[in-house]
Amino acid sequence: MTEKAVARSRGAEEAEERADAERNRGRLLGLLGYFLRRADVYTFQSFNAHMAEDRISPGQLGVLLMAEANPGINQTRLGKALGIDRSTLVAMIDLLESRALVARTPSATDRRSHALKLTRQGEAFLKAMQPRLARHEAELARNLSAAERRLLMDLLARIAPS
Amino acid sequence: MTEKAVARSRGAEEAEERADAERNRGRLLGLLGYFLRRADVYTFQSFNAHMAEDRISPGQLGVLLMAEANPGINQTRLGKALGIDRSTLVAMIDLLESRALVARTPSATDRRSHALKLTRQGEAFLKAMQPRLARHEAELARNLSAAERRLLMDLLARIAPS
DNA sequence: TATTGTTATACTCTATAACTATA
DNA sequence: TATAGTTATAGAGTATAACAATA
Repeated sequence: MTEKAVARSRGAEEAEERADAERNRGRLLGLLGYFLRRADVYTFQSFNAHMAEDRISPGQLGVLLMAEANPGINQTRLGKALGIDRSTLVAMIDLLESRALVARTPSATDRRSHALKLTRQGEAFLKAMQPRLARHEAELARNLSAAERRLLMDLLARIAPS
Repeated sequence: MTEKAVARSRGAEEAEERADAERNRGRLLGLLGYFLRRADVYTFQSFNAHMAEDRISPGQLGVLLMAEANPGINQTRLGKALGIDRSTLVAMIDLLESRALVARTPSATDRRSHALKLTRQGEAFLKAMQPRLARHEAELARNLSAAERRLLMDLLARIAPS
């Protein structure tokens, strides 16, 4: 390394230091809401990166998993469980139904509502995307032990009501 | 309570149980991403409820706090620190500037960039909204001890890279 | 009267690509 | 050539209000 290169390198380091100084996060580092938002944005991006070939959003996966766990549930109840307005749910389910992953079947007891069910293809879809979902989850928890991951989920559950 | 009232109450309980059964969250309860998203949605709603009179979004507050901690920072660097694209930042800063909370001042060293600074009114704004921000943060942490809150922030920081 | 699904509509947040003025 | 700010534009995601069918 020539003296000039060293000087240039020194200059670059100082610029880095200055950049670091200019990235002081100040009071943000005392705000729980800030860390939550950062973690959620990261999670959303990781989800999309890992699940790209599945062409599904986190919300859509939520609908599929709710239909799997609650066969016959209606749209309003499913929306309440996930915190999604029922008007928002219509297009989401339209899309899942167009891919034949869920079916709107007639309710036996209430002709206003649809009984949602995962189709065979929906089951196959969940099975096929499982390894990618696992890799996404593993990336989120890459710096956490199993116990820490469980602890984090418990702490988060205490922020959002049930 | 009459027998009829008891019967009605029993019926209501059973309906509740049925509703609960139909709200089985299934595999969602094993997904860290699910808890993160729920907590973040709750946080966003709490923020808006508590800060309504301040007419500010979480992202805008982030910009103000970064300008406070890094007087003279430019837009691109601020955006990178918060994970916001610089094109997105333009309208956010336009809005904050129209309320005279931040100022775009000429950079001494680079005429392409703006040196962002919190104005006096921006400082006053941060001071005035402080109690409401504190109440919002207190609501988030309402079920957490101080140690648990700190722990949660540490765990979240390990998900999103600094 | 109330509720389910639906539609129309609008608002927020965000990113990509291309432009301009500087470096 | 590369970078800072900007604009135009588009895509998600979401909510509110109102309507028809049904309870």
